[in-house]
Amino acid sequence: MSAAIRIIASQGLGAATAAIAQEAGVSNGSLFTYFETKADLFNQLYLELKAETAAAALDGLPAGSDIRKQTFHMWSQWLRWATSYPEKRRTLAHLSVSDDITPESRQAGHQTMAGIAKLLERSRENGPMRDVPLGFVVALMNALADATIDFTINDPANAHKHSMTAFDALWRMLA
Amino acid sequence: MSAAIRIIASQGLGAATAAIAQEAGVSNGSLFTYFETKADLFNQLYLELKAETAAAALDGLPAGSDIRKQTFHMWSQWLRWATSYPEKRRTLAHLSVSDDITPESRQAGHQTMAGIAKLLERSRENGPMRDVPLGFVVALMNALADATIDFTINDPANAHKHSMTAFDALWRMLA
Amino acid sequence: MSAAIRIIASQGLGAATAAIAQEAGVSNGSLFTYFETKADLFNQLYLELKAETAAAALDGLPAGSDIRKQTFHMWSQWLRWATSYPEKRRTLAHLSVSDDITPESRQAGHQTMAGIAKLLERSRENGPMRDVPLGFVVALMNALADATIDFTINDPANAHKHSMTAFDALWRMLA
Amino acid sequence: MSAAIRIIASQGLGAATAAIAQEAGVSNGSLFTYFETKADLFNQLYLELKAETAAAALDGLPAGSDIRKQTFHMWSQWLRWATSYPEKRRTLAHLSVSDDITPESRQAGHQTMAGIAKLLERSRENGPMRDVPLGFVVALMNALADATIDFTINDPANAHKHSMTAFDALWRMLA
DNA sequence: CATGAATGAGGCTTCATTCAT
DNA sequence: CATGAATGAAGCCTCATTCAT
Repeated sequence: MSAAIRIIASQGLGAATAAIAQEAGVSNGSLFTYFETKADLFNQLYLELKAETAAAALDGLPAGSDIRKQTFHMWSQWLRWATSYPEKRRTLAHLSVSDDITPESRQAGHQTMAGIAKLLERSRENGPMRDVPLGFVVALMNALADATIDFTINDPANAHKHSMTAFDALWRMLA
Repeated sequence: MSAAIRIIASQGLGAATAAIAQEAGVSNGSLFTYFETKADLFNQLYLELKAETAAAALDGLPAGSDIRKQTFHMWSQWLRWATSYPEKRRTLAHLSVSDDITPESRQAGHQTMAGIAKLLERSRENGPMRDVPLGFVVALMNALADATIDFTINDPANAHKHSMTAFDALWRMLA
Repeated sequence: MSAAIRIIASQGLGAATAAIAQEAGVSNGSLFTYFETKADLFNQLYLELKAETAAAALDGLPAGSDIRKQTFHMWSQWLRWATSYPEKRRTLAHLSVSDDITPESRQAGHQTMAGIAKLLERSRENGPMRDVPLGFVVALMNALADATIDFTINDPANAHKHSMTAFDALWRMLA
Repeated sequence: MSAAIRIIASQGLGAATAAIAQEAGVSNGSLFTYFETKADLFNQLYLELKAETAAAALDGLPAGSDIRKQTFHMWSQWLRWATSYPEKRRTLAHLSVSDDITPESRQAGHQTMAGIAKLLERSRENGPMRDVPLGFVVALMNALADATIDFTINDPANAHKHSMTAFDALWRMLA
């Protein structure tokens, strides 16, 4: 899996399965002992990375703090994770737009973000987006996070500043 | 070109050049009379669609109105275009993440959005994002627009409502 | 024709007919007004170059001189021509090994060298090769000439010396 | 490899890789398991045939005999090999003029003939070509051998006679 | 007679997947 | 369970040749 992350990050989804196997130090045939199909590998990888993203974002959540602090913590963790593991983030970005990811996987991927969604639910509950479908709110936050990460990757020196800027913007949207 | 849009929208960038040629009603070889390379076709298509998006967004801009109205007009037009031509939008989305699009094309694509950027510039000039790099602001708006379009495509009945919801959110971010 | 020489010399027989047409300053289609086929062009070119080689070799032949002087003159002229027009010589070399050259063309090409063969006939008439089939003698001389030209092209500074060396060797063979 | 020899001998270097694979009884894809590229196959084949030629020419060299006898042995063996394996000879002839053969391969091919060059070195050491660059002498001998082989292939009944004739000529050149 | 767009067969190469060892 | 050679379908692109203008 980690071999796949490295290869996909650098070569994209068109990377040969043989290249992934080689990076993993196994024979090309062995890869298919663990994954029925290249698409199967993609789906498993997608779920793993989704889960890791979510776990990272929620890691060490200050349960006692107010909702803004909690959400900001989540936001910061997320961005830190994405910029700390650019290959994972890049690979996940590739996978997210692939036709090989099944609707089931996407569905499961969204489940993974339930914890994050819950934070948003509380964040917006008294704000102007209180009546907007939660899925839409999540999608908008996701989009802001992705854009911020992309921008930060090209200007890592100001990672913290960009993170704050975008979070403030998010909060104005929500609350 | 329009054949390519249809095919790429339905089959993705992995579509065979032969399929595009067939859809266009010409022989596979003929395609290479017009485009040196599959990647060349992608780049030209990317620029065309980028330009069309921008043109649609700025079409009929009410020059005399206040900045919020102008920006809202732009936003509405953009979303209308994207939902009216889902294939173009889908194809542009595919192209935007392709490794075949050269940095030059991306650069040119950004130029295309100069008019939109100018509106944002004025929108945020007295707001909380007044000191944020304009490129970042553009990226955030772009992300919101894309997410809104995606959401709308799955729920077209509420297109207008989603558009307003997202615009209000954008405006809270900016002004 | 001269365009074909330049193109074939630099790109080999695999050169596209379109490239030849372009070099000649005509449209690709026009080429086929003059030559039925690419192979037809090759055959005509082959004959032209063969004829030019022979003509060059026999140009200014000192009819009154003894046979050694005449043969040496022919030899020198041949080598001078080949090194003066390396593209023609290179193209002829390519054509000579092509499967597109018909047996008829080869036959005709040999006819072209009748004058040279006649010189050889007289050169060897009292020598050790007096009973060898003339075709064989011609082939051997041809081989020596080609090898000398190749060697000279890589060391043009000593063109004259190599020419003399090889002619002396030829003469020892023949007379 | 032997399949390639047969196919190239009959169809030239333009032969499809698929044809070679079929002749070898493997799938077209398999060919590329063994050779990265068609050009790679050509280069390996070139080296193999060059080596085989040289080995055949020097096989059973009568080390104790005088230099003329040794050289004649080499010459005879060479011609015997070439006329015994006309396909190999034809293929090598094709390859020798191909642009796909790298300078490295040509260099290596020349190395292969070091043993033959050594014989020539000794053959000419007291003769009229004693001061000629050895590379030139080798080239001339090569040319004579090739021409003799070509002539012999069209008149195999007199193979021995042609071989003797040409060797005598060679010897007059050298010694 | 010139033009150059159109044709479509054919070539080289890649790669996911299989399977005998 | 690991291996890695074998498979063959599929894709991109080239190019000699044709033909309507």
